[in-house]
Amino acid sequence: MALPKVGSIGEYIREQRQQAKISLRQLAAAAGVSNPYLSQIERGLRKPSAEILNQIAKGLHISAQALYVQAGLIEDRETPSDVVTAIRADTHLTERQRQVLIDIYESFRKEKRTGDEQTSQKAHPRSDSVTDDEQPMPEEFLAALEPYAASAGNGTVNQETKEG
Amino acid sequence: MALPKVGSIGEYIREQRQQAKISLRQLAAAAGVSNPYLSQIERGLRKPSAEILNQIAKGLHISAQALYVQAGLIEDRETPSDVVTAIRADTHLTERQRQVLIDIYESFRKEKRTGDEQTSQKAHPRSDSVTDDEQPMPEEFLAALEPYAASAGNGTVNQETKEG
DNA sequence: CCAATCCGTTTGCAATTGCAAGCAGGGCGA
DNA sequence: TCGCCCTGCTTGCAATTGCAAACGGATTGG
Repeated sequence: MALPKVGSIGEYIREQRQQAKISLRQLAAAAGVSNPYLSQIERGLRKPSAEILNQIAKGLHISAQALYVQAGLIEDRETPSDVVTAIRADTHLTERQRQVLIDIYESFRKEKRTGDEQTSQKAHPRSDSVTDDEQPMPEEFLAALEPYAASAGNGTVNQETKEG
Repeated sequence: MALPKVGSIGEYIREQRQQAKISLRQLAAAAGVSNPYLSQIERGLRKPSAEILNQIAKGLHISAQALYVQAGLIEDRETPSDVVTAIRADTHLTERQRQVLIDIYESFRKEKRTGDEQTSQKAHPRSDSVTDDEQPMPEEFLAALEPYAASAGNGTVNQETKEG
């Protein structure tokens, strides 16, 4: 099913190329692909592989992501700044870990809405009169966590955000 | 040319699949590709197109970007997906919730490192000796979680957080 | 003991990618 | 008029993708 969808990516490439005011052959050379092939790509007759797309992106000096989104290879909502997306995109986590994190996150989100949809409410369950309706986050929660977190309830959030 | 890392994309897919505890055929079906082809991809005998990669990402419930980065098709600088940053930026969470999420996340990261050396850059021969039971993770963990998570540890993680 | 099923892999084959070579035509100088 | 260099496009052809079918090996069970 090589379909019209592919056409849009070609149009996009052609637009970008013309906007950069370079010829088809120039871009082909810069991207390291043959000119006829690039011609066919731009007209939607061929469906370039990811590698070719990457090279073209480099030749155009644009983000590869922009091309992938245009090609429909990345959901545009995969753009970062979303917790769930960030978790999904983290290559260091296992599937299970991802699932747990997402579940916890979503439960947090739901938690605020349970009861009433009081907006602009600080939504701090941490009053002292809560008994069973709102769990006070968690001694037991963190207790169960401790075997996993070196410094779970420990104020310090750990500063090791990067590693070599 | 360029990146010899392309071979690692197969390893990465296989790792993710095994961590998700699904068979090759299951993933193949979920991703909509044939099982033999997936087998060859995982062993680095074939270089899948972007479209196939995208489908596999969906089948694995991971971000397509994560795969592209692994495949060397996107510079990792292009993916600012930082879980901690995303959590901190989420205005819907309480301070406490943020703290818990971050702690859990970092405990996961630490956990991973305690036995395995970060990204599988090296060819790890028969690392099966580690017996993927890895960590106790589950029951007590999720049990403590249940008051908060509506559907945290329901045996099936069949959560349809589909984003398409 | 053999059938049923699962697992991952190997084997041919149709369809596609991607390229080298050649084609049509526009502008410019001699 | 020709030649020259540029533009993009069409045409075969080798190499590759991606799949259906079949294969060897563990389990399981009737």
